[in-house]
Amino acid sequence: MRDVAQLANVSQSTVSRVLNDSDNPIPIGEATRQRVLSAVEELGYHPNLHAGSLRGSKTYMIAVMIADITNPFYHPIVRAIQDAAYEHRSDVIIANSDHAIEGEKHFMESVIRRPVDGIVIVPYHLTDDDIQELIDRTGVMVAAIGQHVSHPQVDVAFSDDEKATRDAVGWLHKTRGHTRIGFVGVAGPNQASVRRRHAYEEAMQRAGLELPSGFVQLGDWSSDSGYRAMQQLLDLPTPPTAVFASNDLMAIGVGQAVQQHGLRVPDDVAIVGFDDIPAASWVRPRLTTIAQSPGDMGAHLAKALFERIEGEYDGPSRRIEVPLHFIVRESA
Amino acid sequence: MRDVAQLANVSQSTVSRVLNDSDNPIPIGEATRQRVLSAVEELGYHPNLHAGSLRGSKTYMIAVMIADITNPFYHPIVRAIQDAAYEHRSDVIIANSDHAIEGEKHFMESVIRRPVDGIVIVPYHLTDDDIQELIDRTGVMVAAIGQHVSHPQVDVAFSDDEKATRDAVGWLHKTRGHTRIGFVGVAGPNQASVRRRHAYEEAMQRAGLELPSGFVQLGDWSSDSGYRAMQQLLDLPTPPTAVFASNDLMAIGVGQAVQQHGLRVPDDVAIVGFDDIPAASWVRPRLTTIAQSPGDMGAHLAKALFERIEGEYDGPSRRIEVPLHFIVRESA
DNA sequence: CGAAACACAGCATACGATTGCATAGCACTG
DNA sequence: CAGTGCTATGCAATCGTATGCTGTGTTTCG
Repeated sequence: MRDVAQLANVSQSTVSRVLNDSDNPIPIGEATRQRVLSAVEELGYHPNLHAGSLRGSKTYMIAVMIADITNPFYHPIVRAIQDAAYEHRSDVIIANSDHAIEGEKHFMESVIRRPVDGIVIVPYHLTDDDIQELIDRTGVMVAAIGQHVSHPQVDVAFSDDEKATRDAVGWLHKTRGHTRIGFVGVAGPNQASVRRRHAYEEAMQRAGLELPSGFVQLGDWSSDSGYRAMQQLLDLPTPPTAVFASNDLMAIGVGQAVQQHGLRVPDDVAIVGFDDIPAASWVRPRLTTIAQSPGDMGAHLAKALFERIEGEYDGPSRRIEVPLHFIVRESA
Repeated sequence: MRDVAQLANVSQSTVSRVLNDSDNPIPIGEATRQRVLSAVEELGYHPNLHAGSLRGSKTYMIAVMIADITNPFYHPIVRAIQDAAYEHRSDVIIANSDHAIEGEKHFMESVIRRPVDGIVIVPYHLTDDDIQELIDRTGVMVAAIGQHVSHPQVDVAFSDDEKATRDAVGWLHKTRGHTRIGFVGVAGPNQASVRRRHAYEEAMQRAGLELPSGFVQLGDWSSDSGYRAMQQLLDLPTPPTAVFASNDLMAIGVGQAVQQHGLRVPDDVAIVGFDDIPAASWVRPRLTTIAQSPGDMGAHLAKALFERIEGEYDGPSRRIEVPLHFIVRESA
């Protein structure tokens, strides 16, 4: 910038003012502006964003915390955020928590060390208090995915996965006539898995169905873990005739295990998943599942986040409910 | 940091020196060190990385440019890089180029504006000259995936996809007896797709097979485009009995189209893909494909990159060939 | 015993930008 | 012609950290 100033025969502050002309209380002569601009052009000057960040303006960076970039459910979310960030000339840092509290804490520390304009998180363990601490220490804007987040300054996108789970389990019973319905969920105290498990148990109870021991198996959201969970279920003296899996990845693993055992889907075992990732309609039989709209969530959240960052909105938390759709295909 | 200094009754520079004790030419008294450390603890101080970056030390950020985070092929790469970055206490910026030259250029500008320690790129259009310019202007360390990159200071991971393609097409002919073999590739002048197409044509020629017009269809790496490409092929007066697709996503689309037409894989149409993404063994029939090891590529490249960043290696380009494996499943 | 060597710690500056304040030129007014 | 109000520009401080250099007090050694 100094070089540009010298070449254009002006002071460095003038160059700065020409470059961010948008919100400038001080006018600049047209001739000077042109001189500066062509000097910038000639030198191929690009401002150093780190310096600007230091000085206190925006950082033009947002950070995203998801569980695992390998899980297809997050791709539309991430992509939507990246696209919005691109519009706002910002870069996106992506971190994986691996569903672990250590991972989520580590992300928090990253954000403290490296200030960013905003973050989008998909927390499984972080509490409102943690978020509060983060905001206090950094002033960062926060948007989150997950029903359980209810911080007054955090915009949230969520869906009613409990109801959807209950409905799906109920549908397996009422419409498809299943009475022995198993559940493949996820271990640990994280919110989403606990919620879906409760919903399953509630639905079973409402339907007046028994819940034999061993009908609830826990994995870790991966297809492999779904495969193993289904093996457990099939080893039972009287295995279930239908299985609800907490996400599509595990549902796919369930399907693999069923076919591996020489059984047929949905005749011997019906399967319902959750998410509707692309692979849900690639597998055969295609997966009956509860479709989320992660792309919409990401887009809404990114929009809300940037509104706060740009100072266009400063009010209380906005909660955006994204509807869920039950999609009946061939697996149940 | 000033606060810490005040609390510990030392100067700010002393605090700085205590914090990066590793490479310090100046010794610090043990008592002072402890005092500083406990002050840091008490105040919960975390250094501001932007300031450090400005001052000229490392930025602790690396940037990754891939085509599309939505494409499963990149996930193991990204994940491996993220894991390595985590080890080195660095954050990872991820940008999508969408296979477009504008996207790749835009990424270059991002890196100029926001200095990072290193970048990993999967370029389809960027030339060695572009990379040279980037290095000249920023001094950033570069690692790349792709056979066609041959810059003297850039570590490269690549595989011999031409040979693998030729072998696979040859195998369809010799071992499976196909004579009408179609090809689903990708439009545009980007390196990978051109290479695979040439390899296909060469293999057909070597095998003495005809190459009827229309046997080469072009998509955009997505499964939808593979679906459409296959529709074109099936509309031909005498459609191919086997199809080689440039990646698994398109191969899956091809399979969908075949089944949609009431035909059977592999009896009516055999399919070979490229990549071996997880979904390749989820679809039925499971995909015969050429397995890349993107996780290995990412890990190798990240290791090489951080060696350069940490100054442990300063020599010429290292070219790491990652072997390809032909995996025969049921689709061909 | 005097001087050199050493172990510590602080001062001041630089990194590359933004921005409040001062100032110079100039036209206009009374 | 002095005073006033603009417009257009420069000066200098600042953000948080790293580091070369300087300045002490204490050893070590010839």
